[in-house]
Amino acid sequence: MLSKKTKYGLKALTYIARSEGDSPIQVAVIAKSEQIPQKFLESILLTLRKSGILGSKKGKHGGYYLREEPSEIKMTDVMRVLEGPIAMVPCVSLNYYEKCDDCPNEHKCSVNKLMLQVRDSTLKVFRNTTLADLSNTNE
Amino acid sequence: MLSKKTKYGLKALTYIARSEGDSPIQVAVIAKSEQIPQKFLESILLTLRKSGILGSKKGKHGGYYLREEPSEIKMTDVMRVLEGPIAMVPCVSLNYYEKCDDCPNEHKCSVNKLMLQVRDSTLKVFRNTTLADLSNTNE
DNA sequence: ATTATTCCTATCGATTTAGTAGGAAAGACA
DNA sequence: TGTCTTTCCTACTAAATCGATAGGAATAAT
Repeated sequence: MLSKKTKYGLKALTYIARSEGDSPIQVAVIAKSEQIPQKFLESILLTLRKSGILGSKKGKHGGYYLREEPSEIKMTDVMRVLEGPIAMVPCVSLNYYEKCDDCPNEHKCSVNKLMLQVRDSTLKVFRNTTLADLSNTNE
Repeated sequence: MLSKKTKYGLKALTYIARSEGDSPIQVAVIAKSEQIPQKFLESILLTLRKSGILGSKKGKHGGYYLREEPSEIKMTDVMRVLEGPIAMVPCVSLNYYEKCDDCPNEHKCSVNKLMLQVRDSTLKVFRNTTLADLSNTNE
């Protein structure tokens, strides 16, 4: 299951991408429009900022803005920040690889074999999708 | 993340498929060979039996066996039993569809759009993979 | 100063995960 | 019949994760 955190994060990013003016968007505005608990959203946007996807401005007229064009923001990056590793099992993870304690031979492991395929196909989707694709209303 | 339950379940099914003799395989044997806590494995195999993937025989010389040929057992079915819905979000689930409370228009929802693609690509993998593929050591 | 906003830390209740415990029920075999 | 073996079932538990909430510090605009 997708966590609420990721769901809210994606919706917020989409909202910001669609609002593309010059001024930053405030958490309260997004929270209200997308029906997301504001305090929760605050912490999510903070994570996105720390990861470099969002920028922020404090104080009056502050808020969050995208650091790159929506078409440059790949879902691989967004998903890794929000949801963690894309692989369902550490032994097939590109960025967080870890050997299984039990598994004596990874290449003979049925779970490894299957999950490798799943990872590859999911990765293909995330690599080919940008925030611009998500924000595009028509389609 | 893949649950241990699913991981163990897949390993056990693979073990049984590879052992294809005429006599059922006992939980204790699988547990020892695959390093799975026996009581936990018991409950997993029970689930698989209730779902119709495995058959069982009680008492001495009892154990579990496959109800169909490994090449007939599709990962879509196995994964749904062990891990639950394949979709990461109920609003794109084929078997467990549910509308989001918040989402006024599903077709304009960025999360929906993305997760639909992920579901389709994952589904393609599971539909094209059978237990026979997993048990095949060479490849 | 005042007000608006992000930033940070801590806490909390509910749910899920990964088991464990104990024994009932059924079947094999002597 | 009695014993042993195996699945079957229910209930419990410790730990982790999730989805928040609370309260206020820091910063910026006016």
